[in-house]
Amino acid sequence: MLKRTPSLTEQAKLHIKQMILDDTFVDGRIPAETDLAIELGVSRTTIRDALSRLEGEGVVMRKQGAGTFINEVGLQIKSRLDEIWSYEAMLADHGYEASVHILDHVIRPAPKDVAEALDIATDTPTLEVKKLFLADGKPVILVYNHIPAHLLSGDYTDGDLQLPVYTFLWEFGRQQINHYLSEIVPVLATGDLAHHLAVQPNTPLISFHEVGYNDDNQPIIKSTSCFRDDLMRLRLIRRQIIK
Amino acid sequence: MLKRTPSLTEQAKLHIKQMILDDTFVDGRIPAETDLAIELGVSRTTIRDALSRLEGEGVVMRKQGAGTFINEVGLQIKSRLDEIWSYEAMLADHGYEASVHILDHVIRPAPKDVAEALDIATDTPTLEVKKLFLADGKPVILVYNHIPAHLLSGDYTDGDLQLPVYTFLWEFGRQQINHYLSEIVPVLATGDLAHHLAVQPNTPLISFHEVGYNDDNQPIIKSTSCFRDDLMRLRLIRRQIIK
DNA sequence: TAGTGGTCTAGACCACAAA
DNA sequence: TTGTGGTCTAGACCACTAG
Repeated sequence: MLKRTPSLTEQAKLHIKQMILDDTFVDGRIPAETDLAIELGVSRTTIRDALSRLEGEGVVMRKQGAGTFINEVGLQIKSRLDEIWSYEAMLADHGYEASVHILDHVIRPAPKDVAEALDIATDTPTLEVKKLFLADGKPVILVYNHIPAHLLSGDYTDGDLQLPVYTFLWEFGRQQINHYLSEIVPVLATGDLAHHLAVQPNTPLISFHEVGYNDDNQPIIKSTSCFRDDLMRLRLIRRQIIK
Repeated sequence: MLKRTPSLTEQAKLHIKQMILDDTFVDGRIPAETDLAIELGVSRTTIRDALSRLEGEGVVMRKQGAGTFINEVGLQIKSRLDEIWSYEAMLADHGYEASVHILDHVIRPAPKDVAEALDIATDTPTLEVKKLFLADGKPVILVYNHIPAHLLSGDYTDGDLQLPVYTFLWEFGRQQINHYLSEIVPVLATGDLAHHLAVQPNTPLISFHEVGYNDDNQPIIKSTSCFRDDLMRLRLIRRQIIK
C-alpha cells in the first residue's frame, strides 16, 4: 500500500491528515488505531507514531479508553512559534505573497556580543546581512544574520543572499542548522526599525534573539528578528508534560 | 530493576538524566541504546522513547551512525516557553523564592472578548482574578484569569485563589486543563501594569493571551499574563520538523 | 463488558558515521 | 567493516471510558 521513503510513519501522518481535511471523518472521530493499521497496511506502532505527531501539531486529541478526535481549534492555527523554520514558508502558510529585500550586507569583524554567541574570537570576520521580509508588499519581519566568514566559501553573489538562510548555509558553507536556541525579547520600534517596518516610533514589538547550531552542536549563526505583530501574530500550544 | 508507575519510559528518562547530571558520562557521550537497555533491564524501545523525550527537552542530541551526546547548551536553559505549566514552578526552576498576591477578584458578567474566547453567552457570570507573582519579593508576572462561574462549586475561600490555577480548577470545578492555545503579544507597560510590575511607563513587555482547554476540548479558562523581561527571559528551542 | 488508547517487549532490517 | 541510531513489525497486556 505504502512505499518507504519518506518513512511509513510520515506517510501515514500525511494520509490521515489529508483524510481529516477531506472531511472523511464526519463526526470528528478518527477510526481506532487497529483499524487504521489494517486500512493502511502497516503496524499499529506506525499508526501510533503518526497520530502522536499529529497530536503534537495540535491536529488531533486522544483520550485513553475513548478514542482519537479531530482538534478543530488546533487545526486552524498557523505560525506556531515552535514550528517556524523559514520565514518564507511561514508567510506562505498565512496566505501571503512573500518577498525578501536585502537591505544591507557586509563582512566585518564580529562585535563582542556576536563573537560570544558564536564562540569565536572578537574581530573574526563575519558576514552580516540585514533582510526585510514583506507580506503582500507590506514589511513584516526585519532580520539581522551574523555568520562567521570562515564557514563560507565566498563565491556567492548578492542575489544568493536572498535564499532562505538554511539554503544559503548549505550551498555556500556545507553547514546544516540542526536547531535554534531562541530568546523572546520585547523591544520598542525606534528609528531604523520603525522606519523599515513602517510602524509608529515606540510601537512595542516582539523580537527573537537566537543562535543556530549545526549537527555537531557548534554555533554557526546568530540571528535577530523583529516582527510586526499586527501582520504576524505568533502562536503556541502549551501542554503539561507529566506522564 | 525498575517498577511500573510512573511508566518505565519516564523512569528511564529520569535515570539517564540523573546520570548526565552526575557526570557519569565524562566524555559527553551516552552509551549505546542497546547497552542502556541491558543496564536498566528494559527493552531498547523503552530506552529510545526515553532518549526521544530527552532530545525534545534539549538535554541530548542524537546522530545516526555516530551516537547520542549530551547537549550542554540545552541542559542549561530554563523557562522554556513550551514547557511552562505553572508560574510557581517556573520561578522555582529559576531559583527564585516565588510568592503570589491576589490583587483583585470578582464574579461579574463576561465581557465580549472573554465570552467569545470561552464560547459562552455574553454576560455569563465569570470569575475574574488578578494575580501578581513575585520572585524574591520583586514583581515579575501579572495575570488575569477568567473562569465561567458555572464551572466552579463556589465553596472556595479567598485563600484558595492563591493555589496554582490548575489545582484550583481541579479542586473546585473537577476540570483539568489539557492544553493552552497561546498568542504572544507585545505590549507597553501603561498605568496599572507599570505600577504593579514596578517598571517605567511605556516599557515594552511580552504578554500571553491564552485560552485553556479541558480533555473534552472545551475552553474553560481565558488568561492574560505580562512578564517583566529583565527577571524572566523566555526561551525556546526550535527544530526543523521534516523527517 | 466491549472497545479504545497506553505501555512494553523482542527481534528484524536499514542508513549512516567513523575507524 | 563495525557499531551506532532509525524504522518497523506482531503481539502481549494494562488502564481507562462509555454504554
